[in-house]
Amino acid sequence: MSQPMEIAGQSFLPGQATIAAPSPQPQIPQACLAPVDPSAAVFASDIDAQRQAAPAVAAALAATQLNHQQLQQHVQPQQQQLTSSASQPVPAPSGAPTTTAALPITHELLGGPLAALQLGLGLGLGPGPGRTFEQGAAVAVRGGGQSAPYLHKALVPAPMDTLDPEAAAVALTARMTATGASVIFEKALTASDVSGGGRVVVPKSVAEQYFPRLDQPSGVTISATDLDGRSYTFKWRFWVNNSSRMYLLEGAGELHRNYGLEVGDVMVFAQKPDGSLVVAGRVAVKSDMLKKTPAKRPAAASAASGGSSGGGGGGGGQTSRSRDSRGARGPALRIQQQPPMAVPSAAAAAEGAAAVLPPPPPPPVAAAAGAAAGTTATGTAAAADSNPPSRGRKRKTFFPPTPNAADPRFRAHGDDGASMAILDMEAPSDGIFRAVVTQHLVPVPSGVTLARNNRWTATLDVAGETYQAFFDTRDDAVEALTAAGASP
DNA sequence: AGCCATGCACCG
DNA sequence: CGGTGCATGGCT
Repeated sequence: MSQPMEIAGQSFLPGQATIAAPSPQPQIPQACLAPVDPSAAVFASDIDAQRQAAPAVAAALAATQLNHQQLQQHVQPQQQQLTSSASQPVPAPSGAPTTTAALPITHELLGGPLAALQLGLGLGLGPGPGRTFEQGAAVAVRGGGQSAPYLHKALVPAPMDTLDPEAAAVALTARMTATGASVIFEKALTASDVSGGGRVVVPKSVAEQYFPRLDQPSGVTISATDLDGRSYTFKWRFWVNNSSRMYLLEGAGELHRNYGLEVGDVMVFAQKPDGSLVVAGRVAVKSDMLKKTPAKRPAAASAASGGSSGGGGGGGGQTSRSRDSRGARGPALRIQQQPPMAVPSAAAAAEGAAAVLPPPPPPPVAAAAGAAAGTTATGTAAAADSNPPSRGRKRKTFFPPTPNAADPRFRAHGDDGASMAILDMEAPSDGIFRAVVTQHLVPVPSGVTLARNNRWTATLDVAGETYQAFFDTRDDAVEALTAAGASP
């Protein structure tokens, strides 16, 4: 494998790490460059760093074995912009407060050429101070018979108005993923979610799977941040309905305003490895409507409200809470594993205690047992294996699946969430190294560790930049790391 | 049979 | 009178 290979029309020789073909100047309308997102700047610098001092990447490239045709197909169209932007000197952010990361974009992740072109766009809905574009890139290690890494870039300036909702949706997810957050679920806002003064109903299954366990109806306070660094404080609580619970996230009004969310639009919830909650919003897209229309005909029949029922009646007296909250799903996957993260439960139970962090995400490990995914939703996120039906032979997945309505993993759930969709893209064990750029953390040394969700994490340090990829097995992680030139 | 969107009574 | 908790009823 020492012959030159071609990527996006450019030849590469083993050992050469080149990211973008030097070519004519970009045709990016200056207008689009104006509001440069700090994260984009950070990213740009990453590119230079990689380009110059990324032996690991170079090595990876050398071993690359990719589908030229496919790559070209997707990358070519963006080459111009990619090139230009990548080389465009962007001042490194000095005091950028928030954590940012390069967009881990690969053509597979994108819906297609078009989507690829637009992906990376900073999402900015409504009046929100949106950015106009963002740049992203990813170093991916690809394996097959022999793990062969390849360097790929994706960067895409594009006017917001031309960004189609679908691409925007994907872009948003990608951005969240880029920050290390895993999308937990998305909620298509209903009339009451919007009008109810930021009182958003959260599907029970999701609530009990990803949010702090509640012991009292009064709930707890949880904080979150969006991709722009804005922070929010919500009240996480529940109502006793019938003999069950109805979960509410109160105080989302501000977020709705920031993103200009209206009925039908989607509120996205993600969680970072440290358990912190990340939220965002985006306009509705087709796939969101594939399910049910959030709008439901209110039966004119006003509630006969036969019972004044003594108003508040028992009030919260109930406390009917039965810790069985998990019974629903099949067997609580054996999660005994205790990730090296924040401790879960704990006394967070304390009501007003202003608990802040949601418990660590549950380990949506492949439901090998295939417990029929009992209850839809729940089963979903957890059961949906991160890979297509893997037959005995473990199957490495090197590319994240393309979010597509036809794919069950990206489909909204029937009974669980009418118009809600749960994405099973969290921390994909796809073997793709994603940049983890932090402002406060020092580069993490390369290595392989067992991360949450029973996934093996390969951490790669490239010129001070940290990249991580998840694998199903340790061997895969080690293999990838080795292939990238690092030592496990 | 459960879930959830919403109307509405009640509380402050 | 607005916000909040609850109960009802439409919908899987």
